[in-house]
Amino acid sequence: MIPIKTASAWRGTSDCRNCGIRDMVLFADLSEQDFSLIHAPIDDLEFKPGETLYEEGTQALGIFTVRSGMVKLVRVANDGRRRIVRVLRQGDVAGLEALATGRYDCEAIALVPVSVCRVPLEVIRSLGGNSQRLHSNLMNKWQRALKDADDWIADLNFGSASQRVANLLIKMRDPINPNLSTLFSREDMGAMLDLKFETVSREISKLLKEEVIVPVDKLGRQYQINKPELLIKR
Amino acid sequence: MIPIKTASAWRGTSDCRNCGIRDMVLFADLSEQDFSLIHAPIDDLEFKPGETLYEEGTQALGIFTVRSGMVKLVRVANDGRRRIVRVLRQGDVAGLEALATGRYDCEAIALVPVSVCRVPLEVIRSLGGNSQRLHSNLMNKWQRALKDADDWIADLNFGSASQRVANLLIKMRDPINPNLSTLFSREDMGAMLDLKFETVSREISKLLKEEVIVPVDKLGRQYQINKPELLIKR
DNA sequence: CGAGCGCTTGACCGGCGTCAACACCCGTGG
DNA sequence: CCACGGGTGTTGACGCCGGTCAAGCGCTCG
Repeated sequence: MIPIKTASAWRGTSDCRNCGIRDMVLFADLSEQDFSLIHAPIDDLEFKPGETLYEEGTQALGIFTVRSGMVKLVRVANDGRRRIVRVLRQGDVAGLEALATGRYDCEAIALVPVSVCRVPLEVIRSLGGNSQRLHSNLMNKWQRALKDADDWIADLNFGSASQRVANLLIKMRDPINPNLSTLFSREDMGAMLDLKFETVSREISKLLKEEVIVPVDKLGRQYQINKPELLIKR
Repeated sequence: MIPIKTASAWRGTSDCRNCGIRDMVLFADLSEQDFSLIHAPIDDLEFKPGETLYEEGTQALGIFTVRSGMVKLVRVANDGRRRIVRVLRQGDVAGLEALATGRYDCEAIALVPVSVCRVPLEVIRSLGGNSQRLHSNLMNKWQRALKDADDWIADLNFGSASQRVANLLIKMRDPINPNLSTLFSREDMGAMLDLKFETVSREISKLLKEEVIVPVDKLGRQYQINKPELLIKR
């Protein structure tokens, strides 16, 4: 197991009452009375691209809320193939399954610089049975995770290579500026779409040639969507 | 909307205390006190193959526990393609998402004769905040649903046609007699594996020719697995 | 400036999709 | 009882999409 340098990643203990994205996290609309039941520290952590938040099958320390950045969830199939089953963004929760089993069902790796807060399992467990609000927030997070998983199958793993790449571009649009879309290494995109990285590269090139998208950086990670109607049509 | 003939499907009101599969359902290990909080009727329902349990986006009446049979969850993508995102079997729960949103995220259709019980949302909602046991049973059901969804991506939507068909055969093994496996129409299998039905048919034929599997019925729906090691190897 | 990595592009080939013909099962009606 | 027809499954021929292998480009960093 790769040791996670907690010391370097740790940024302090969260003050959840004053969280910048509190309206989208688990602790949205908790009362002062609810907060008084929290007896374990909630840590702020940062991870660099490629660093592992947690590994499949390991004992869980807590569940993670993504404050900024993106995290890939990687599943290793029985025959050793690695597959990216989902990408988490701001407000998404990683490791919910640990609430039920105490272990993580897949591996979580930062795709870009990531900042998260980690809530210990005991906190959720003791609050979950007592706070009606947290209970229903949890239901919402589960529902969103499951819907994302199903969306992923329905949208990104169906149809031709050009359809898949187009749908990934649509899925990865910036929520604030929807004609910006952030992509990943061609290798990662291949693991998301079940395509070889050369095929992904070819499809991107095709879209560039047709000026459907325009590169923003020189790394091939961010694109402006010029003709969204041509993306949906494929 | 296709009207569901509730009259013909309804088999009575459940007596959950004496449920035959109670050890695997939501109400496992509830106390008498918990049961006393249930004030709405829990219905037993049956569906014939092809009948719809509920449709995507409709107002939810309750969540369904599969008592016997199999149910496919179908997702319609934005461009109209239909994709089977999962298959539910005994003990699985359908429509959990309604707890969070009040609506169903996908369509549920019986693949074979199905018997389910339907628990009204109010029952879960009022119990969920009060019964520690139901709360944790719910977490388990969510976790299982999400894991199944991720498994589906990782196992059935990755690799060559023969790998996909082999993995479906493995996934659909009978829990009691693991060298029996139940399949579906070639069309449905195609929608599960993202293959055309002719390709599915060819792969099945190949396995029959190599005597890896042996047909049990004449309809091509049930097979005996003769050489499981050759399924895993592909 | 060179090493190294990731991305692009080309050439080639095999697997899967497409189209079509045919076999099989089962209902209905003569 | 068989004839017929529709639905589903199988099989073949062929072409194209995407995988494979390889060469070359461009960026970054030592």
